Amino acid sequence: MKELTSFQKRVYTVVKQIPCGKTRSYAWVACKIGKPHAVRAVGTALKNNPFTIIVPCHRVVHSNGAIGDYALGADLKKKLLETESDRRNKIKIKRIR
DNA sequence: AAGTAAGAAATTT
DNA sequence: AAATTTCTTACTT
Repeated sequence: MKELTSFQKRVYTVVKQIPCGKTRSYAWVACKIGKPHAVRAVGTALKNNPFTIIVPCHRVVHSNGAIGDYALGADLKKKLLETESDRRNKIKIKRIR
């Protein structure tokens, strides 16, 4: 089994705090964790991230607006972001009965 | 020592 | 102006 490295923990902690419907850049996360130049390390950490679903890593994009990459496919990531941004999609949980 | 889910800049179209 | 490509830098493992 694996324990997360300290850097990964820090990255996940920050990324987990990104509000829904918003996006942040890798640089933003890197800055938050105290290493504004560790942008690539952040990406690498997220890719090694076993919590790809638990951590909103799909809300992390390039600083210039590019979609970046995603373990499950950048295409899916883009879709997720659009859906979250819309925020009025069919998320309305239909109350059963 | 080797690799990277980035960034910025430069170039091309 | 927008898109694509290339190189650089710093970080982690």
